[in-house]
Amino acid sequence: MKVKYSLLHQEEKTNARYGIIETNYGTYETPMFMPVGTRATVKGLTPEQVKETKAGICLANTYHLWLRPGENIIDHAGGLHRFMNYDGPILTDSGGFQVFSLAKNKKKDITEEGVQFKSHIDGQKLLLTPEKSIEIQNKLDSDIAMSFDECPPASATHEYLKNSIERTLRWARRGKQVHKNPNQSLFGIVQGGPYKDLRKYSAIETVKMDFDGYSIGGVANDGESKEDMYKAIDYSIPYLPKDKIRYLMGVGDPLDIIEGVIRGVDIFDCVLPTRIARHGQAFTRRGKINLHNAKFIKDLTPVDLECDCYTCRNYTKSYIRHLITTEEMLGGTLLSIHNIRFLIKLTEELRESIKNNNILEYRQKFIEQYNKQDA
RNA sequence: GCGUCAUUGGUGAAGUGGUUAACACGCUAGUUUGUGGCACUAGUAUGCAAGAGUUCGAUUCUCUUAUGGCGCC
Repeated sequence: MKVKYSLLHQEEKTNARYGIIETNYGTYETPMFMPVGTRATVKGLTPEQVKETKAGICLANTYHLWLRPGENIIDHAGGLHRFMNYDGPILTDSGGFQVFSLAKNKKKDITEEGVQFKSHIDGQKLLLTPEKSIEIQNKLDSDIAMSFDECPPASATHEYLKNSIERTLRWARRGKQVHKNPNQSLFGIVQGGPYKDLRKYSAIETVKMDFDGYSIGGVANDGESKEDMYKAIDYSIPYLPKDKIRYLMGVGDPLDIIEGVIRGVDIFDCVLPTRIARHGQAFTRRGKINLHNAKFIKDLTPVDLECDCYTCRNYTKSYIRHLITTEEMLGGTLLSIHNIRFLIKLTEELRESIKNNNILEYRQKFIEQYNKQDA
């Protein structure tokens, strides 16, 4: 079946909303945060550990799995869920973002047909088209597939973006035409940078195609300001249907998640919690901390006193600092568990604040505490 | 006891009679937003064993002392 979103409560003073999303692998409350498992694994975590963070949907990536091991191998295994032993819902990104992120310093050729660029693995020339992306995602058998879009850099001009979103709309149409998997939903992506007219146009035209859900893309890219990100959301949301899920792509800074929820976003994904974990950093109620710091060497308290995750229930900063400085694998795992749980717990609390119609007060309290740092 | 070679930061070390003593590791701090996992950025010896001398100027030359390696009695 396709995913189904039900709006259960609209917060009184903001656009924030509480709802549920029904999937082939269970029903989950929104707003929610989705951990990223690009190469069919949330780096460093077993599926059981992912589940224990109370994560619902988990991401995987079309581009990466296309190159290795190849969609046919995953098809042969019976689809992504069986392949990676994850029995929760899976969303696959289309590869559109990789065209942007992997080709930063390399040649890429964006044409009407698709994008031609070189493999980051062996340099061979590759052509990814909207049809190809959807076909791969069909075979991966994820629960939600994403349209193949162009994700332009933050520095893109209004003129460039205008042409880019026109092409992305044509790509979306082409992808939708070849999408055949009845058990898989397909989401459209709104682009347009921080520009009101472009976001409006992109949103209206994308919605006309009647996707199963809508995402706001092209945010949080290389040095984009927070103001521009919030504009991108504010200018897109009014044109998205209330009965469909809204997905803000690539956002995972705690403060940005709060701002996104207040503006009407339902789901988020981000590599931040797992990436910073591997580099020794952790989100806490008192701001982000770096476990490399010498001040933690004898600290026998948990990473975050107010956290209920496996890591915080069982380990001290002193021990995790030791694991991080000695580059032991377990360090990255324990911090990833914590950071993912931190964001998921944040969304749990946001859901409560929506139901209580006091999300603005919640935001104020959170920010006050988050900015205290050190304590 | 005699001879000989050494002694540079937390570590391994490069180097020169003349502005800021290379590099690496470590350490310290920071960055990371639809992941090219284990990366990147910045800082980190007011001093070259100690003392004296030569010199306009010495970590670099000379002497003494200390410590260590090797060889000989």
